[in-house]
Amino acid sequence: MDAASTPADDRTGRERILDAAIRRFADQGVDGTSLRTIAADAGVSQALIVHHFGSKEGLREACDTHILGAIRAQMRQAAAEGRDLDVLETFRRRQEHAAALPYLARSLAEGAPSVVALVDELADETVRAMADGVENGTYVPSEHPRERALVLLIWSLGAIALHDHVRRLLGADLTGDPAGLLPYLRGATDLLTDGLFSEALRDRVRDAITQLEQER
Amino acid sequence: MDAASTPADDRTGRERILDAAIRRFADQGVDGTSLRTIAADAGVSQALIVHHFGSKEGLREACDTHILGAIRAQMRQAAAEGRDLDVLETFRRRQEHAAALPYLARSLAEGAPSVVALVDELADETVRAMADGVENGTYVPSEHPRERALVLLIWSLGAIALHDHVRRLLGADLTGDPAGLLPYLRGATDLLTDGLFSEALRDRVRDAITQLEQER
DNA sequence: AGCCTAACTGAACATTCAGTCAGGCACAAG
DNA sequence: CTTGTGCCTGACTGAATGTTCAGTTAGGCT
Repeated sequence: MDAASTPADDRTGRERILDAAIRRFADQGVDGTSLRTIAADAGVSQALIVHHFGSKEGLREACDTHILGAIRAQMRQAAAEGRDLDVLETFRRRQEHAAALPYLARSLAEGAPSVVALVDELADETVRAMADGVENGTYVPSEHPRERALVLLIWSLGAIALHDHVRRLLGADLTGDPAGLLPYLRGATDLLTDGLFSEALRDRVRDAITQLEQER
Repeated sequence: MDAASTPADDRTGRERILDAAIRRFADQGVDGTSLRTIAADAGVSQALIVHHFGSKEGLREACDTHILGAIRAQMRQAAAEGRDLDVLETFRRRQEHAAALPYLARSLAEGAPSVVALVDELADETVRAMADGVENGTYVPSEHPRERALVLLIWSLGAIALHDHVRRLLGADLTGDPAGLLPYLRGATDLLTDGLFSEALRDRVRDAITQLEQER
């Protein structure tokens, strides 16, 4: 059925295909989605997909540049505006980009090659933004600022990649509007404001790490 | 080629099949692996796989119970011994379980149904262990202990799911021996000992959250 | 020896997939 | 009216996949 399109869908076939593909790729994966399914969703013949995008791989690349490009643009915009409160916040500009986060989650999970470049850019941007944040007193200083920034990015992206588990365990919707991620924010801010380790544990952890350093 | 097996591999066919399947499933995904490939790896006919496991799905279930069961057992053992330093540490008992973490990573990424039960158990265990830790002074108290524990678990599992990115960005190998994850530990302990938010930011964050709470 | 069972195989099977091909249809330009 | 020129389609192909099936081999038991 062409659930993706209203009865009178005057968008061009190419747009409907791209839309259906993004949705299917996001929740079934690329390998788990056939061109037939996408064609049916878009109310279009399978041959038209190949006509427009050359191949399934071509369609995948088109989806990647569409979605990942949009995310990239938002990241740059957020960076330019100097917003830096939460890495997640970079993405959560909702509306027509409703499909962006699930698509990103699936791309991360599949280890899609095109997502590597995006993650690398996010990494650079996060390291830079957090250095700024330390400088202007938003964040506390760190002995390992780069590692700290990257781990925080990994945690944020990892939570997105596991958003189904997050929803099940916490009842928080990481792909939806800000209000939906309240439970997640509670846990995250708890950890990021006061930390987790007590005074007693800090030394033990520090010792364990220096021991590891010497072992290598 | 039967790279998985030494020239004189006297293990039973069933074992070789299971071993090859776990390896292939872990790094190509279930859908991305054909029975023919597994059969070739194990030096066995394709029909033998079906003979032993009934179907590809049967083989998948066998792999799941094998690996996820092993992880489960280690978790229970760690819980019984009262170790609770790091959730990751629960898994890192290496040796013959070298394939466990990559397999878990792939299962998490694919959203395999059998991993849901395991994650739920890990969640219960984490919540419980962290409550203990607060009681005996290992961890600092929290306003939202459950959310905090679950977010920490999600972060840990998310990092495993994204271990390729972790390796690329941080040079840390989350699936290997403890020494390999040093850069990750540095960033993580930095965040978990001192937190991230400065005094100035705490109030802003707290305000933002209470505002979200009222909006709903 | 005869028998039974489990391990194992090669060949064939039906299905699904991405991709090809020849052509229809609408509409604008000459 | 004729000639394109995009957009689009149904019918088709070759390759790959999971599964079935008839049969072979080996070893233990009576």
